[in-house]
Amino acid sequence: MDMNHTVTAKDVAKLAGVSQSSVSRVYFEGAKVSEKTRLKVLAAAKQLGYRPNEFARSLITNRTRIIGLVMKGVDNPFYPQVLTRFTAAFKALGFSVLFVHTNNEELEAEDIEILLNYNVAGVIITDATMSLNVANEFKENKIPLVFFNRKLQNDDFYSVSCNNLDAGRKVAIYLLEKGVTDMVYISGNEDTSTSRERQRGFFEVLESRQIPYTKYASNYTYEGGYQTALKAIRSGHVPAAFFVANDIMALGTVDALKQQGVKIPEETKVIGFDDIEMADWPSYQLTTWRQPVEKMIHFTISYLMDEIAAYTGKSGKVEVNGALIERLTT
Amino acid sequence: MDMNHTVTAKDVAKLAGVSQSSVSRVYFEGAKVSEKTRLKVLAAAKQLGYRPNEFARSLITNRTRIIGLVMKGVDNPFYPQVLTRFTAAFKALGFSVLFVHTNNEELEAEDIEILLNYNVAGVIITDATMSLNVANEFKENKIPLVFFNRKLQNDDFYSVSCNNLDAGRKVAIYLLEKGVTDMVYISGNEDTSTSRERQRGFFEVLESRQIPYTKYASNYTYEGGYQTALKAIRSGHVPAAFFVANDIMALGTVDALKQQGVKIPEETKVIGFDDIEMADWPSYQLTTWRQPVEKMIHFTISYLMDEIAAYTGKSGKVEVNGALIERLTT
DNA sequence: CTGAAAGCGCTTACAG
DNA sequence: CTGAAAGCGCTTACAG
Repeated sequence: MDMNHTVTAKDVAKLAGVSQSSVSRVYFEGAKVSEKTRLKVLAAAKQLGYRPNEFARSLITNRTRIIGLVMKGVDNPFYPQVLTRFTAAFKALGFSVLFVHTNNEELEAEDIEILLNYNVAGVIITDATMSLNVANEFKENKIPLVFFNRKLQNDDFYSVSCNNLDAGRKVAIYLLEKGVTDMVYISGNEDTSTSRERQRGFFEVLESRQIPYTKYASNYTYEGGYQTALKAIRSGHVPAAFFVANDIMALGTVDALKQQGVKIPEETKVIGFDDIEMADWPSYQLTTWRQPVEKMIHFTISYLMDEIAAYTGKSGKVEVNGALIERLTT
Repeated sequence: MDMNHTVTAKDVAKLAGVSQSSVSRVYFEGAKVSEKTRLKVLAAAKQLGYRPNEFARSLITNRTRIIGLVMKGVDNPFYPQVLTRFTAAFKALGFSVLFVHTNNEELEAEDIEILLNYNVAGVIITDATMSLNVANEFKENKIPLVFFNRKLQNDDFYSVSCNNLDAGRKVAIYLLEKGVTDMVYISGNEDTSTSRERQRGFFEVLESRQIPYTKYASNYTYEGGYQTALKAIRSGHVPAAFFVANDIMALGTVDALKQQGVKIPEETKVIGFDDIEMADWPSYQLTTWRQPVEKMIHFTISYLMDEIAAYTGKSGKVEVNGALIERLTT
């Protein structure tokens, strides 16, 4: 239609024969307009191809409909589904997602500056943490913040994760019931709460039953799991079971063991964590601990929506129970 | 610092003893200010925690620093890396990414409305297409648009993809040189240009050499590749080679064949497309065609940046050559 | 219910 | 180089 000039509420008002305020009221949720005015405005708007300017809107309301989603581990197949589910849920709620990628386990001021500049309505940090003074910036600006799949040491924020401690314990008990007599734990990055808590629950049970175990530190990647498994059996001794802190490492572990001719589950057992799609592939059929992703997402979004509606800044640690998924590696 | 009132340029100006215009000039790239003023402003800004409001900025400049990134197939491991690389590149250029997920191969008006509302600086559509009247909306608003890894029938837009036709031909020639005598092609979704062109190049060569082949239609998923491979060998006849339109399906194909006891590469060969990370995993060691992702991203970004700097609306079809990666399935 | 007007926080001619 | 002022496109008291 028009070539250069962007269509504004004023243009629509003129064509519809009403005031600019009335046009605004038609598009602003909650405002009151007569049906007659509404129809006139919508007709004119359609004819001109009008579209309310989000920037003008945000400038005056001091609110946005943007959620900042910060992700670290998009390489881990656990996260793409998290991303798409969040995006779909927010779209249904009328929010858009500003995607921020970071390589840092602890977010830097620079990583999240953009979120403050855009005055986002809320923020989700997945698979990463943040120094307190950075996190406090969000507090000062009354921007609600959720740590997803991470727990902060600090009690001042809100986090949603799987109950990793419980999971670690249950995995240990499950393996013990299978008659396993010694175990290896392959950890993820040790600065993550997920790896530490899974480990803590696991070791706690083993120690109470006086079962010998060895820990190998790795890094939540396939290659890490592969190399660490090789290292673990280099001495010639193959432990009765491997608990691997996430699935993608567990797949690496399985491949390394297969490559060394170790029979699974006869000679050793492997159990992962997450229940990514690949765990169910015929080549792997990996026993694992399923993260309750749907529920975790639900709690995250409902906290954010509440806080966006009426900011309280309340903190909390939500831990959702997962479940063991038994397949063919145990 | 301050509790409720957001800090504006006016506040900074007051504290620094300069005009609001001067504060603005310090933060607006290209504007001129004396070093003395700059230092006074920066000191005051730091003290108050000032941060320019992006919305006010965009409102007046009628430009944003947001790129809309629309993705369909985030389940396909090819795409997460695409997402993170785009995000990292845009961050370095001072742009943010508004992430839009869709399930539709052809985008609906609703899918991209948000991008128009936010008046994004540019748009990338990956793994999907768009009806012409929707695409034209971007044109009318002078928003540059790139189709990534898709080609439109229409010549009015800009697309960047792998040279799929050439790849299909080279794959056929490679397999023929291996002495293969009959082949199966497992296609991706047939409404995608990628699948159609890979197929076209492949069949073209086979037909010119009078090599028999069968085509099975599938859907670019692991499960699709798995089931289709089973179907293909149900008759009892195992073809000498499978060309599978993407890697994730090829992995499904490999697993199905293994499960049926078919030896790879002795009894049949499998070649995929993309070169996702998993293709290199020891369990698979999949021969595949590597997509030149870095280059494809480079062309996409450089087109967008040029068009953002000075809009021309020029169209084009960039096709970058990939390369065969030989592993153990052929 | 509706309109005229103020104002959100910036950028940008314009004058000095 | 700097400041006063207009204006980007909206929302929202306020009055009628």
